[in-house]
Amino acid sequence: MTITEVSKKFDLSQDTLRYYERIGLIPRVNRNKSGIRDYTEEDCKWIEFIKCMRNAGLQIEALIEYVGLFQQGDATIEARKELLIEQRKQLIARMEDMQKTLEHLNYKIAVYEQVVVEKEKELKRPD
Amino acid sequence: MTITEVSKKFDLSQDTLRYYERIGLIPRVNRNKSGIRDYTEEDCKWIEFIKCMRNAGLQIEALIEYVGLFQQGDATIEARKELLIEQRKQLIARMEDMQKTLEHLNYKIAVYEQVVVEKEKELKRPD
DNA sequence: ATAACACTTGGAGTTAACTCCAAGTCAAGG
DNA sequence: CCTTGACTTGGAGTTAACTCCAAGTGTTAT
Repeated sequence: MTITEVSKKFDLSQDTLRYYERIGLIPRVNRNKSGIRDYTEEDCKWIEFIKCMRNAGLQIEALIEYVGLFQQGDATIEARKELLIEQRKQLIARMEDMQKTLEHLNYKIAVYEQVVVEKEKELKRPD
Repeated sequence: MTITEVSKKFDLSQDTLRYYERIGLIPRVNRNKSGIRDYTEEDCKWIEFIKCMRNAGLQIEALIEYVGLFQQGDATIEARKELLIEQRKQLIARMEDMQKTLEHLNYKIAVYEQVVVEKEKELKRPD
């Protein structure tokens, strides 16, 4: 797969794909005889994984570390597991914050609804 | 309340508090006779609200708009409600993304658990 | 009354995560 | 053979959201 295809497939700019590779967020992609990136299925899996994690707000730093550990082989399995558990913990904390905010927003919106209703009543009242 | 007290109360740096005021993310805080900020209860409510919204990832831009509408009075009630509804929509979308990522993480961690267990079994096996 | 300290302002600097750019290479079509 | 267009690289520029800084002023303790 070319970078153009992958870019469309995952809705990530070509620049972002090259950037991710440059900083080690995805393993190095193979080039064909003329030096052009040729993404494998495996590469796509990585991109999908990284995109999913980034969408949820995981820091690039942590993901780079994960990819690095992965490339060092089986000896790092425990470390990778721990890393994911830590990221999950942080993710859950953020989700809880967001849940609180959502409730706050719901409340505020309900209050505004009420105010709007009151105003409408007032408009209909004969003076 | 002084900026030091407010800073401690909400765990926001003094710089951040001044920055928020400068860009209109909170209404202007009154100064005492010697020009020093004196935060009211109302100011604190704003800071709490803004902090909650920022924690959940709402953009400063949107919150500035909200504060601006608020300061224009009752005529903007409908607009404020719409703004909050839009922000809530975006918040829910982000939470859904995060939920997906959480499930993905749970799955991956479970796989690693399994691998670790297998490895341990192997170690205990007599060669 | 003077040193120490908290505060003020406007503006510059920082960080994460892209995003853009210039200069160069290469394969394919006319 | 020459142009076109997609690709390459390393490096510079951008954006959001702070964070820091310098120069100045007012209050407090000795």
